[in-house]
Amino acid sequence: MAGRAAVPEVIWARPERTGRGPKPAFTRADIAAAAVRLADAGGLDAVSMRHVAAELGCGTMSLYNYVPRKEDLFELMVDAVSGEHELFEPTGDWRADMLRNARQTKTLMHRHPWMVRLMSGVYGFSPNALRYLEHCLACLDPLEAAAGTKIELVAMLNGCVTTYVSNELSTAERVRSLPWSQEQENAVRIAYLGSQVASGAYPRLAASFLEDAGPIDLDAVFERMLERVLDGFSPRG
Amino acid sequence: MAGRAAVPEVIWARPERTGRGPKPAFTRADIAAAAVRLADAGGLDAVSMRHVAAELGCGTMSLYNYVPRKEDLFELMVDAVSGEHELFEPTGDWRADMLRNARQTKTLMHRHPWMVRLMSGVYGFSPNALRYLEHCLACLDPLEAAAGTKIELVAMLNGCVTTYVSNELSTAERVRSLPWSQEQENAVRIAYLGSQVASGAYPRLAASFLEDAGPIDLDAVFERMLERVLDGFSPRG
DNA sequence: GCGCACTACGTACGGTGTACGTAACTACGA
DNA sequence: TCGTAGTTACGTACACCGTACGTAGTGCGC
Repeated sequence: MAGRAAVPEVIWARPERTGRGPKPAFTRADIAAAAVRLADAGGLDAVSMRHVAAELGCGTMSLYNYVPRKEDLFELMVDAVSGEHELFEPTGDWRADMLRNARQTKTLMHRHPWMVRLMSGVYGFSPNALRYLEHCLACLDPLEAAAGTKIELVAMLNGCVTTYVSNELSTAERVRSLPWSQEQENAVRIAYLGSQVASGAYPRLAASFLEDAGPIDLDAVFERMLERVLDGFSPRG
Repeated sequence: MAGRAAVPEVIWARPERTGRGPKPAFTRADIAAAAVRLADAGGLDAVSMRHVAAELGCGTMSLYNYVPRKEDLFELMVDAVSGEHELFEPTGDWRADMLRNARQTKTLMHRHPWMVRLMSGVYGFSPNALRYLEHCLACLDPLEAAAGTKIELVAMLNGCVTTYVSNELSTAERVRSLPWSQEQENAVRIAYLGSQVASGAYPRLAASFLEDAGPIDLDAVFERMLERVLDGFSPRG
């Protein structure tokens, strides 16, 4: 035996308990909850194997019995917050239902700002993610379209929501580890942007700044985006 | 003086050269090119301050004269590849022009797969990013819409392209540091997905798998997505 | 009851970002 | 013209990271 060949693994395919030996001190849910707690409190960078282990009250390396790689820990986290989706009874109005789903996703990402960074990694399909996908498909039953099209709709809607929130929170998550506040960071960036626009090198951009003088209504931008996505899938649209 | 207060900084606002002292051995372009070279060859994880310095042939800490934080290095990289956009003369057909832009973005992200991970961080607006935005606005001159709407269009299109490529490459970038191949990883994930779908817990998802038996035409999915986004902004759409 | 698979976890290694100190150098103010 | 202040260059050092590996204890299946 020249050492077991390295073989890929999906954490969800590995049984949580295998009958033999002492029974585990924690469940996957415990671990995910601890990691989510840390991330909520201190940002994604606060989620290290050592910290999570400490939060659980066990040795660092004991964590590796449950989670073979840190990536798998992230997968647990994504699944845990995917489970926070409220899977309501479809009403028969697919547009309204999907709007509700999308708004829920946004709320959820505001509650867990670090999610956008993990979502862009697309960690396979965890159980709760599959449940949510199935729920969306149920909401889309009234829509007469091919199954593939419906999945494209869900993917595009989720993608747009993620991108939107990512833009919204761009600095918020990043600035945590920095020695200055988000307001300061934003102020500096906006000042630079203003100076560039004022330089005259970007006339159309400058014109756009002059045109929309007032503060931007982010909620309205979000809602418009949703409508546009759904429009793209509405019959005779 | 009790030490300078920490103050945020945008790397683009800091002058590349300040007349005093010996002249720098490298330009920002040199540094960005070195980092991009490393990332192209070995993935984003190969971009460490030490590696970039070695690639340039200087001491690690010398890099910090040019780039105060690693984040700024990323910003340089994003700017460098943003500059790879071909800024063609607008044709007057805004839809065709924007399609061309979007396809170019996709090509560009295929050439630099690590970009998707950086894009989701939204590193402010670098010079080349602003140039590209201005170019898009020029392409949109024929479109009769408010300036804000046009910017929403560009943001949404870019976001969708990024999300799409991110899904497309989800494993490709991640798997680099792992001891197994992308094919193996994909096979295992698909096997798990299949087993879950076959479990009967996700009837609609299962039905969708049965319906689209053949392999998915990714290019067609991409083109459909673009059309849908543009439809959402076309007059009397 | 034996043995094996599992849990638990300490130690250690190679990597990371970067704070800090020192030495050489150059352009500006006097 | 010359000092000196502001740069560049870079070695050392620190705290932290993910995790390979080894060892000890535990409890189920045979």
